[in-house]
Amino acid sequence: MMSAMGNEQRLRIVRLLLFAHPAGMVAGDIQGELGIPGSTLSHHLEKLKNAGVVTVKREGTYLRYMVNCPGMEGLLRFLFAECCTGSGAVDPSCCFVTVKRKGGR
Amino acid sequence: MMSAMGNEQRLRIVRLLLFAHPAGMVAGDIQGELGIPGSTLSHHLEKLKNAGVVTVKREGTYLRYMVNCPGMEGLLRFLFAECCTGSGAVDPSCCFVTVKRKGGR
DNA sequence: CATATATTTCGAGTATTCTAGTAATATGGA
DNA sequence: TCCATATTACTAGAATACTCGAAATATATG
Repeated sequence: MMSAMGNEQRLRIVRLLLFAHPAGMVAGDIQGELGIPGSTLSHHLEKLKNAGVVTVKREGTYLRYMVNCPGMEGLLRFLFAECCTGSGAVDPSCCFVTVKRKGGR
Repeated sequence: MMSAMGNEQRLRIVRLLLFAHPAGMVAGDIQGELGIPGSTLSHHLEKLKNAGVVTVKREGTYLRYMVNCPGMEGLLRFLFAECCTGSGAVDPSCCFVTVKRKGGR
C-alpha cells in the first residue's frame, strides 16, 4: 500500500477520493480533476486497486472508485502499532494534537 | 516517505530500527541482521535518510542509524488527518482497538 | 443493430529503481 | 605512517515503473 501511495500522481488520486468520501468518484471525473490522460489514470487506478487502497463499482457505463476504508484502516493500525504501541518511537497522542505548544499545557 | 518505505527491503530496515529504538543500530549490524550486501544497504539507507525516515550519527568508524521520530510522527499525523479527521473515511479510534468484536461492545 | 460514451488493454518508448561488485574514503590504533 | 575495519561512492546491467497514443471492450440508447 505504501508503495502504491508512494507515487505522487497516485497520492493525488487517493487524497481526491478521500475528499470525496463516501461517494467516491467516477474515473472520468478524476481524470477531469487531475488532468491525467485516461490510459495513465487507468493504470494508476488498477495499481491502487491491487494494493487494496481503493475499490471499484460499476454504475452503468461508469466505474466509480472509492477509498477502501478497511484497507486504509489496516495501514494506519500497522503504522501506529509499529511506531507508537510497539517501539514507543512516536507519542501515541501525536495524531490528536493539532497545535504543539512550548511548555506543553 | 511512503515511497521510501514502499520497498520491502527498506521497510524491513525501518521495522528493525523501530524495534531497536531509541538506540538505533550501526550499519554493519543492520547488514548482519538482514543479510543485505553492504553497498545495497548503503543505497537503501541513503534513500531512507533523504526521505526523512531515518537519521544518522557517526560514532568513530561506525555510523549509527536511528528512526527519525519527528518525521515518522509527521507521516502518521498526515495519514490520520487525511483518513480520519478530514474525510471521516476511517474511524479515529481504529488505532487503539486491538480486537474487533461482532456486535461491537 | 448502429452509434456514442466511458473506460480499459495493448504496445512502445523513456525513465527510474534495484542490486551488487569494485574502488575510494573515513576513522582508529600500532 | 601503515594497516585494519566500517562504510560510502562509482559503475553498470537487469528489472521495473511511468507515460500515453491507439485500438479494443463494455454499456446504454435510439
